[in-house]
Amino acid sequence: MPEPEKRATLADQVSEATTSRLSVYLRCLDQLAEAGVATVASNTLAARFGLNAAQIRKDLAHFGELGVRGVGYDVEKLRRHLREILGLDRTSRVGILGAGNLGLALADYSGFRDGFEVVAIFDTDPAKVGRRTRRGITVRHIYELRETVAREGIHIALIAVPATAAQDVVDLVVASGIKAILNFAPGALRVPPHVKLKSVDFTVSLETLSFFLASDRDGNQP
Amino acid sequence: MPEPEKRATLADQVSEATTSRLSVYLRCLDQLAEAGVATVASNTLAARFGLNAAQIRKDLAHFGELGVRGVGYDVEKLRRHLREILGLDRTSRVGILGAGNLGLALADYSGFRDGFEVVAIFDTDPAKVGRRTRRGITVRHIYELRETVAREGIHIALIAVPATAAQDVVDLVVASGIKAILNFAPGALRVPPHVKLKSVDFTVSLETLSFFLASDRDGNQP
DNA sequence: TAGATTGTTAATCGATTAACAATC
DNA sequence: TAGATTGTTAATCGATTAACAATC
Repeated sequence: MPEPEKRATLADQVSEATTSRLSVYLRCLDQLAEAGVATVASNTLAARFGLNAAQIRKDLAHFGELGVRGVGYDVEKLRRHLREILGLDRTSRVGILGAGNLGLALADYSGFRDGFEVVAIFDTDPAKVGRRTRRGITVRHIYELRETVAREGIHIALIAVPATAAQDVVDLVVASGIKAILNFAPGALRVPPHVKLKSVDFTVSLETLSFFLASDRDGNQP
Repeated sequence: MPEPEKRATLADQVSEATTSRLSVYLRCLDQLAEAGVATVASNTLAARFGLNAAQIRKDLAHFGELGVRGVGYDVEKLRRHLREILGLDRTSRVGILGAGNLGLALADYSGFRDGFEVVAIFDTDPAKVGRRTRRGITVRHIYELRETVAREGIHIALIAVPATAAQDVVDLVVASGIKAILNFAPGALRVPPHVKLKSVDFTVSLETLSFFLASDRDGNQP
């Protein structure tokens, strides 16, 4: 079947750097709301959280006139806007691939925003299939993936399998119709262009730290 | 006591972007070595792994003349060099803060390179202190942090506590003398300038995915 | 109206990529 | 020597920051 004609979406016009800052802004605003602040200027926000005021204004301006000149941004209104922009006003249903330590940790993770709900977890190990997480989600065999994705309306897959299995699992995830993947396995993965893949590779981050320790230790020019 | 005079280290001259690519290059070279390839040109490496040849050469050139003109890079020699540059020729001893799902997942994680060894895990929950991970590491109370860091020679801390506790825990970690921190908790953390902090905030990544799903769904200009 | 702060345009900065002289 | 490929300089690109006109 032919891909539907791809319209120009907001996501095409907004850089990845901007997008991830939107999440950060929302978290800052949550704190301000908690503290009872009603209105905030980009300057204040920047000073308070170590950001750049011009960047905040530019990032937000992508999405319309969200502030009021001479006044600033209404905290509650901006929070609502950001939640809507980030798609947090609807619940994204999440499936986890891999019921090892990491997969189970993610399934029980309590730090997810409203807007995300873990609804399924998959593995291939017969010893794991059928078990339940602490939250009461039953581990399914990955051969039930396609059907479960359709039935449960899963939007996002979290890849928590060993690096050696990751590409195969991602291929199955893509085949099941999922269009957004967050990968925790180290190494590069290939996905078709209509699928959005983000990777959080902490092994690379760890080796970056190791580099800093090493060059600190030696502390000399090349 | 006064901080020792800070010399200009390699880390000051090399961008973070370059540093994390070094890890990626090493992984690619591991694959080539596995496949029995002895020598590789930047062009070949780039084509094979979807990288840019000029960037590879520039990144590597920071660390001396690692290749041979007209020939390319000796795979084994470059691997050794990269391991040394990244500090993977010595073992970095790792302590984990937080013995919840994520902390235990990290403690049992099998994907760490040689060069990293998890030697301790800490929590404040009396119900957790004294238990052992599958790998046999005993969970210690965080009030033993300082002493354990000194005794075990811990170089790197992984923060796997809830966001609300993260800043307090990081302060203790810094006070214990650790200079490299990898943070898994969402939100910004403050550390003194001599400490290197990296954060892998998967909640921001997840919200970025949510944004793409949302703008895909709507698919219209602002 | 005067003061404040936005949205936006222009200037700066840094990182990526291309080009090429050096050299194996 | 001729061909290949590096290390490095120059050109391009994009992102960040500064400046300011619009406007509340």
